[in-house]
Amino acid sequence: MPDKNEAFDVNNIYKEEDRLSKPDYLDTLNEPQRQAVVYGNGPLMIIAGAGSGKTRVLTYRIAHLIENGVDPFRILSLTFTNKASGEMRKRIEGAVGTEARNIWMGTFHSVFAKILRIEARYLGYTSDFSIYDTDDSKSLLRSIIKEYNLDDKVYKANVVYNRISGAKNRLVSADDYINNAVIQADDEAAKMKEIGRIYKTYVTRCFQANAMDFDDLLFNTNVLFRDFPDVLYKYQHKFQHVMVDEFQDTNVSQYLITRKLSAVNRNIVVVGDDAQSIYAFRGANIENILNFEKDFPDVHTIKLEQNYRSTSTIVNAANSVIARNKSQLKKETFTVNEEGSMIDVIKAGSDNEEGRLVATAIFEEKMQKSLKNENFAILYRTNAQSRSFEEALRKLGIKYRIIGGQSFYQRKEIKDLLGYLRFTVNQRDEEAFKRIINLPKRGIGDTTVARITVTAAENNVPIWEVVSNIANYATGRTITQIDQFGTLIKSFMLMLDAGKDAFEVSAHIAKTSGLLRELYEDKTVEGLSRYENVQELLNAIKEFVDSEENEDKTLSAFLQSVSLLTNADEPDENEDNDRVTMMTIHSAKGLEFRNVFIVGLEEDLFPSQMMLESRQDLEEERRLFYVAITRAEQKLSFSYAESRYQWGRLKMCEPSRFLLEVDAKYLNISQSFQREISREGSSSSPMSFVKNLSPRRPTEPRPATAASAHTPTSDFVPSDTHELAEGDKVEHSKFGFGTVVKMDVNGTDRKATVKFDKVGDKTLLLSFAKLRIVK
DNA sequence: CTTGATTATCTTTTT
DNA sequence: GATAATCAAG
Repeated sequence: MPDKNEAFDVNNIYKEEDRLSKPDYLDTLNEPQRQAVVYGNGPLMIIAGAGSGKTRVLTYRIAHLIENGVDPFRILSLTFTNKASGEMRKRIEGAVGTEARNIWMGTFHSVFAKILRIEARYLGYTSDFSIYDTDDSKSLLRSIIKEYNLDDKVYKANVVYNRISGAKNRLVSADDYINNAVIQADDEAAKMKEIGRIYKTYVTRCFQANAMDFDDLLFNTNVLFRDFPDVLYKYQHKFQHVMVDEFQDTNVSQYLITRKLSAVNRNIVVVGDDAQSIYAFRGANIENILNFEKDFPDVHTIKLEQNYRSTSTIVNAANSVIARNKSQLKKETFTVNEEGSMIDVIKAGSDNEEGRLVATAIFEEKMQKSLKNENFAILYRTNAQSRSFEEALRKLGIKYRIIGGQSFYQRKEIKDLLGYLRFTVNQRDEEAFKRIINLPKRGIGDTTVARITVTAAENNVPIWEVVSNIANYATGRTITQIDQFGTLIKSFMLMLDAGKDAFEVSAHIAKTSGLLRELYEDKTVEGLSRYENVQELLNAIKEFVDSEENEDKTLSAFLQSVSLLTNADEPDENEDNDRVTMMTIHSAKGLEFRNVFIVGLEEDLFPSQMMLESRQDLEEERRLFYVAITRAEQKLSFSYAESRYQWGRLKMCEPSRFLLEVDAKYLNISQSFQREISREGSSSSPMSFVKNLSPRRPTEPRPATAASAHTPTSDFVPSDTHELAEGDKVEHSKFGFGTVVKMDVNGTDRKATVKFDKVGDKTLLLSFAKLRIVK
């Protein structure tokens, strides 16, 4: 063992011989933290308040285990996001060296996908199984609903998907679902008694397609461990230590897996904070914490209550909010950090102004305190809110990054290429097939596709069987088209058989399929960026193949890894990381920033109207607010807009009730402002709406456009984007959203889609889009 | 049958 | 505002 006093060389931090010579990290911990790190065998529950050094404790604990001779291969560490697991792996690697790579660490979904891939044959799957994302699942459900001739106005794919997903997360199989009187009564009441039948068919179709959806990854792991004790035995003994981060967000399905896995060694550590439980909508169950105490009566509990992250203003403000929740475990979070500055409240007239004000605030704060872009984060409730901030930041030349939302891997062109890759690996993948069969256009339409899928289902053969022997099933022109497609795929499959790696195959497919060429020939701005995106995907595949961490370089391995990367892990843009981060509060969990802006604090937006309607759970929304507040280290700002465009309409907004729930003594606002944002003071009459939009509003001077100068203002109040020229006349045929109107522009007839809204007796013209000449 | 154009629909959060 | 579903024309 190396001498403890040996000089610590930061440059050699990864060298194994240094790992025990570092300053004794146990000294840097407070007492409960230290206990959590060194606690020996047996079940342990750590209740960790926000900013209490939870990640540090987990990291050190794993490092501690390894230093005490536990084989990294025998540690299982489960997190919720790829980001969190990547971060933790990096930090452990910093402490114990490259051994850290051998730890079984990742999200529930990725770890169990890996196990399912190894054990696929037990369940009748092949290890090349596809993973259906939400779009695939919904599309399949739509097909089934159509095939059953059910009314798709009643059976909405979204609703059906959520019902099925909820069932799977409670480990209710299709048969259980159909035989459960309570569920059936529920469905009957909702006039959707066929959901059980749809569920059953859906499961069958997924199985036939050799595909699992997100929930199946957990559901099938449970089935695997239930029905094949040998397999369970293997993993129970393999994993000596099991750790679960964000335990408050696990659902029953996830909890049962971890409980089973740790039943033999009983070394299970769960870390969580009930105040930060924000995934109940996905089946997360706070009761798991109570169940845990029941299932492991000898559990030792440690509370981490000191916040090291934030100023006392921020910690106290957060506490003043969460204290309003009735259901919570007893826990006192406190800090000895300095008081820090008060919380700013920014009031804006519109969502665009909100963007400008926040961007300006960032700009000024950056200058005054000489901060970096990366010190700032903008957090919002819904992804759609990012737009106004993007525009404003761009105008000020501040670089930003958006996490989540329309992720890279959700883009059409990316999913198209992935569709080809998926189908090449797994010819039973029905959704991939539907996506690529007529792409690029080969003259194969919906009718032909439907015929093929129906034929396949009727004869109970895989789709590929029909495609590759199309002559037996069809006649005429379509034969040649389908045949060509089949030959193309076969040539791709041959490359796989020849042992080519993921990159070689993908690059070949991108070229040969004609996808790249089609995008290349598209010279529009969007076309260019699509082309670049595909190139970027190919780069990502190249990186995957070149990375030393990946032993399996097959296309199939790449697809497995990529289908579980959703929101965070875009392929590395340039290494320029000094960017303002924008994301939803959900994706911000576990992160921290010096300055945080919580934006869109308006009633019905945050707290979300939907949440209040569907689940009547204000407390979960409040916990979300708590999570958002506690992301901030030094400085926190709130903002809200008095009006906001929402799917084409302008909506009047009231300040969120959450604003008022923050103890006023932490807010940097005058009393009159405080009165103004309180419910009683705000007016929701239509007239205040008009006032907000009028150019006379002093707070938001609108840039004068040609349109605003020349549109008949008595009837129309223009929005900021217009493409009308001098002398334009506008005539509306009827009111309402997305109406088509005729216009006379300089003597030419034009057609345009415009948006109207009626407020009181006034008709407001909200925006013009797609202005073009008609004949 | 396929294609392009128009219209309807949906917007909470994530793996 | 974006995308899926539907419609009308080739």
